Amino acid sequence: MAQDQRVAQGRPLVSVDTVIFTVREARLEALLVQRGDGPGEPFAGRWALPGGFVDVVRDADLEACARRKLQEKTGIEAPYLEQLGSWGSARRDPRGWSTTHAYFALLPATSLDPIPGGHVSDTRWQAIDAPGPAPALAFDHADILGAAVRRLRSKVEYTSLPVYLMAPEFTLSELQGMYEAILGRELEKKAFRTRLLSAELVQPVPRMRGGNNRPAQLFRLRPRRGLHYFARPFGSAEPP
Amino acid sequence: MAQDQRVAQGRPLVSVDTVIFTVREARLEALLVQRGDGPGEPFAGRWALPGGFVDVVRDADLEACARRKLQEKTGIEAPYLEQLGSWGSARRDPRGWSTTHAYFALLPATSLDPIPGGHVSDTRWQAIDAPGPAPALAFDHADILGAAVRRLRSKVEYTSLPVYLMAPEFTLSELQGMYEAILGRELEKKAFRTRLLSAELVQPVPRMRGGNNRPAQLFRLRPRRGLHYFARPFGSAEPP
DNA sequence: TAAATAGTGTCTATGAGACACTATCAG
DNA sequence: CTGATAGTGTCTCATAGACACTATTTA
Repeated sequence: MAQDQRVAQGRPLVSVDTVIFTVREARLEALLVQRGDGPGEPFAGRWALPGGFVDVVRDADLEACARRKLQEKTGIEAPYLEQLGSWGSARRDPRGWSTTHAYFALLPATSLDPIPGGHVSDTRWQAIDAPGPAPALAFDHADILGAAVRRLRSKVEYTSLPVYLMAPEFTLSELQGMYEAILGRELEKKAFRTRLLSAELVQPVPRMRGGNNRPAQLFRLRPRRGLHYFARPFGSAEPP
Repeated sequence: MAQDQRVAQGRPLVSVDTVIFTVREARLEALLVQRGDGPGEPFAGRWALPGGFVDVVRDADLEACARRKLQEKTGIEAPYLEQLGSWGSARRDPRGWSTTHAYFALLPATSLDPIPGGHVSDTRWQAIDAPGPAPALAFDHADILGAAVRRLRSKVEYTSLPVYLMAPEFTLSELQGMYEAILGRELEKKAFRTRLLSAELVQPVPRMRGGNNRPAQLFRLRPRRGLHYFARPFGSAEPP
């Protein structure tokens, strides 16, 4: 009967994919993995977002599944993980009607291991907005990555998201640089500092960052502060 | 049923649920349906969000599935439909590991049929923030409904979303009343009008709304205007 | 006339943007 | 000293909020 059809044979495939962002050397990058070429594996050799099928035995829920895959790929806990959305259609996977639950995570570059990327590996950090052709991604992962970049940039316009990409201690100039790297444009120094400080998101630590110039005050995140929403977006830019 | 589970190769169940909002008599309401009591049907008799399993034959993609269910329940096209998020865990459905893709839709009350609700029916409009006990919803639908209400209120703070709840022609006072009904607080008239008019979202039509007082200018949505994002949120309220 | 709602004038407070200015280090 | 980056003072502009005021209808 129709019920059996739905419950037994007609179930779509269910996977979770995560867009993992970091910023290295002022470039926004996302982690990609290269697909293997096992039997029946579509898009063999193509680059894709890290992810895979939900394991109904190991995964208690979708977010646990995302965290498990994140742990497997990077070996660390993400300081920021949010659900991005879900994609599902009859045609996105040649194996059949398929759904994926997409998450996006932010990792400070300083927390990364002997960074995968340069040498022989099945993972790489792909620069967003890199000049030259971007690799053709498997499935609809280019759509998902695009949506993640739009969501990230949109939220960076009016939230404190970039603090999750910073090392534990940082200067305000470094934080401003993080915003600028993600947004791809410069921000005005005074306005930036006034906003950040009045948000009471960060607190000074009794240390300075030295260099060949005036030392800068180091800050850290205030404990138990969640994501902060500024009353107005930065500069002049269109929301999503 | 245990047999079915094995045939399903460990794939989770996949459904789509939609939170359908309208505002009637200055009250924000969501459509609920009462679950039947067929064999193996969990939560028989409980109220739930309209939705159901993805039909891998009929539904091209998730949004098409949401639109199909919306059509079945209300008989009309929603002027606004957006994805809310997805929920999935081993325990949300007694039949097994289950996922749902939640959408939220806005319908003008004026577009509704001989409204389901008062008489004997398996559907009803449930007022949000109604005094007295809210009905216990099936599955995790109370969570989903709560998330939808938060998302709606959050976006209403800084977007033109409520225009999708208006009849084709409306006055600015009526639109302000729509904002106030959703947000549950009053807005300042002058600021509201200045914002709306400078957004160039609406345009006057050569008609007035009469009454026992000064007639009000009627407006309609300007064609091809999408959702508008205001630079600042209304009044004093915390974003999500 | 009064009651009611539509719509405006105008002042104040806030905070972003611009940008020049000062401060503090290495060499 | 210079060069470089950190950090501030201060002016202008846009717009939200407050709120009193005027405008136009019916009864």
